[in-house]
Amino acid sequence: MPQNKDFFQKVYAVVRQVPLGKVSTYGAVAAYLGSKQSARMVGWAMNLSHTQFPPVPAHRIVNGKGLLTGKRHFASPDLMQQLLEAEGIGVKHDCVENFEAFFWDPAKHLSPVYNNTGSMED
DNA sequence: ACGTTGACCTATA
DNA sequence: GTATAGGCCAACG
Repeated sequence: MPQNKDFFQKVYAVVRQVPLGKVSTYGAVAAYLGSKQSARMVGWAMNLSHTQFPPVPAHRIVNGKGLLTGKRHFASPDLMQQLLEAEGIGVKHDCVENFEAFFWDPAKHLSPVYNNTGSMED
């Protein structure tokens, strides 16, 4: 099975499953998909997220330190923080306050292994 | 087509 | 604690 392409789709899927008012990390999603070392690919997926549809809430994805590293890739550098604050997440100096409290781990809330929710392959 | 870059993370020195 | 290295793989120049 072509995991390479599914990886991106899975990333988008997981990110979309992130509850509102919560945040996740690249490593968490990557690890959830089975390869925490592919965290960079998650970032790449986010980079292309603007080309994907439906849109991916990339603003809920921050780095392992809760830092809004990707804010500069949004339409506006402050857009990411704005969205997070709009969801009730305190952001200061591009850092998520109480990040661990808002941290949403897919491996803890979603299935141990991402079963294609739609089973579209079959 | 090859080389570099990239919204990262972990480990070692 | 900071600095450097390694790893993943797709997109861009």
